[in-house]
Amino acid sequence: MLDDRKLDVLRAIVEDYVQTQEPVGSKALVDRHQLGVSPATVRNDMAALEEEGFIMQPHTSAGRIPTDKGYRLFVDRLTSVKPLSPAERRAIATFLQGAVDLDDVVHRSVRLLAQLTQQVAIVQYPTLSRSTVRHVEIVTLSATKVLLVVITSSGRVEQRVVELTKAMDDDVLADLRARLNTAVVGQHLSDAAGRLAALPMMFHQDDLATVAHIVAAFAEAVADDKSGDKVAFGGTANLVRFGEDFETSIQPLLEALEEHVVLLKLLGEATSPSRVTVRIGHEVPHELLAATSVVATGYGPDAEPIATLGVVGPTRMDYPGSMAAVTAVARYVSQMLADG
Amino acid sequence: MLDDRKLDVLRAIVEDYVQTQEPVGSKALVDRHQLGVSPATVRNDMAALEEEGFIMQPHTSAGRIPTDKGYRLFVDRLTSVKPLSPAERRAIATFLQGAVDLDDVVHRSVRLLAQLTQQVAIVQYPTLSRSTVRHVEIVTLSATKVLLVVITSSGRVEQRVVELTKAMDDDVLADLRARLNTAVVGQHLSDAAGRLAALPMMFHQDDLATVAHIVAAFAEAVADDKSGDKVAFGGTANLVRFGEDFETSIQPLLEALEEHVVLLKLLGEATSPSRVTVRIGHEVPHELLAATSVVATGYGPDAEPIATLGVVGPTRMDYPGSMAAVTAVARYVSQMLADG
DNA sequence: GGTTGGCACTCATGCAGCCCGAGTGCCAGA
DNA sequence: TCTGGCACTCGGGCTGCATGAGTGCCAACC
Repeated sequence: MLDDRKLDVLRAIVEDYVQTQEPVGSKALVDRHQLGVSPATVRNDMAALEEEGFIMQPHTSAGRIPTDKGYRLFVDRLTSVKPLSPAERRAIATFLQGAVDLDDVVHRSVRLLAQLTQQVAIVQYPTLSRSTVRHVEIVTLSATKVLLVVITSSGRVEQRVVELTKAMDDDVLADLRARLNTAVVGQHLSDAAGRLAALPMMFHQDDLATVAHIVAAFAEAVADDKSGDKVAFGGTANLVRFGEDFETSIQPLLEALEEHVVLLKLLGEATSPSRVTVRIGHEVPHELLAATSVVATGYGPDAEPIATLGVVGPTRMDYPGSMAAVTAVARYVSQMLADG
Repeated sequence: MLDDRKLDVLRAIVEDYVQTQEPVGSKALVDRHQLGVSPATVRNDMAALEEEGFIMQPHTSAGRIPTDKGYRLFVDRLTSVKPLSPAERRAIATFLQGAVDLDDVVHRSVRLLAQLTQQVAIVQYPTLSRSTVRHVEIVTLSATKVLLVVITSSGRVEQRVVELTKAMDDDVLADLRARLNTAVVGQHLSDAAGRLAALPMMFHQDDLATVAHIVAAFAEAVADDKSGDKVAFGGTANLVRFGEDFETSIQPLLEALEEHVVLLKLLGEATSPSRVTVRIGHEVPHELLAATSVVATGYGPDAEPIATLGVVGPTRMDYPGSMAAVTAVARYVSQMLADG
């Protein structure tokens, strides 16, 4: 049904359309690619491809543009991921090198991805549930107020102000801090809260309620609900590339970007850093983003995905390039996290 | 030269144009406002206003639109700031109430401002230089690596990974932590580094270099350079209101928003929370944003500004409303910071 | 049977010409 | 100083038309 030449024609159509943003006709195709056949033959192939739903005509007297299904086939048929140029690899390394903390890593990654792909970049912070506790600190703010600080292995810092029902001695707090740390350091945050059930019992009757209160605040801070999942994005200026119909395609995307819940849904589940997920047009889990594609992959130290990063752009985007950039950045970020 | 009626006419033009986005003619003006005179009279006034450069005609057979100078006069003549409705005040209070930490406060403020004003909101994090140290923590990561964590009075947490040239005893580190804290807690971050010059001397010869190294990392983390100034923004979807010429007006703004340096320049120096700064069109310190206005004010506990927040939108914007929203949000945020 | 050249057909795009009406400036009169 | 009237301007929308890119189909060719 679809012989090699038809696939070649589809590939050529996708490449030309991505580059020119204009419907591509049979003549232009044979001019720009060495297909070895005449426009008439290409037309026949095009008719077949259209029959199968891989391409379509915006109007009768125009060239063809790929459908979502066409892009899908194109992406699936990509045999090898286009490697980045040495210059690009070097750019990634130097750009990420100077990062001083997690926030910095995330923001630099966003800018880097946006610049490499010329699209909108999204980077999720390491999920709490897949991180381990590195340190817990209790800082006294006033007689009846303390600040609870949790530092995770991935570099995230969560903090909560806790109002105490009654003042506590400094040495009791010090004791609590020590016990908290021995109980949860090294534990996954999803397990940590459970390990603390017995902790209050170890304290004097008078302090029990207050200790329980602090422990509860800790549990709440590291709770594995989605609200703890943070995301950053950037490169919105690249939306020019989306085309001119601002209201129908750009505004919905800008709105989606500001809804963390939607963003997280767009990124999807964290996959292995070596596998990149591509969602095209209607495959994207959001009704208003039907003209949008998402290229994403997981990242994390030790090839263990703890979060996702990727880019989002028009369905008419450079998939090979985006996939290469996304995987490369994910690899570097993973490495940085592994190094601490 | 400019009698009261002419000012009334200018005010009416600004109000109508902000609302309709279309040049306003003399007839429409007298229809929509009780000016008590005929269109012909208004035309004469308009001619005078145009003579003075407060309004202009986009083309000969069109109505008038305000110039930057016209908006400036309009804003300067605002006698009283329009108070927010009780519903809006309640919305602000409840929206900000549930914030758990500084990040949360900042992001909620951004969303709130964006929603209230229907424009792009910008909130600067409390500047390090104007905050004081609340606590310094040293967390051991490995034998030769520690994590330095600085918690400030405003809730910001700065962290740096420090590679040690030689392993250090836990009790030496504990000693260092204690001495660090007594030396800098309560100090302004801008002064803190200076207080540490003598600190390394207190340690054993062998540890001196390493301690100096850690102290240097501390100094670097709280350094008063602009790189430490963080900003958050949101409400970019409201850019629809900007008009349709994406490339000339929206893209430059999106680019500016992603440049922290530019953003900080837009916000300007933190003013007293009770005074709101309005920059109109060419007054904005950025060549490409000549069709943009910024409404900003400072915030901070104890009426002491430690950072700035505001909105940016088209020169054709609802100044009274924006000014009211900005000041109200700044007041609430200030209060939250004061409460801890 | 697959491929090719030819040909008639479709239709978006751009351009020229036209009308319409909102809005103005000016002037004479109240 | 204000007002009504009037001639004038000019952008925007509409129509009609020519253009050309691109197609589908068919007969001929390899």
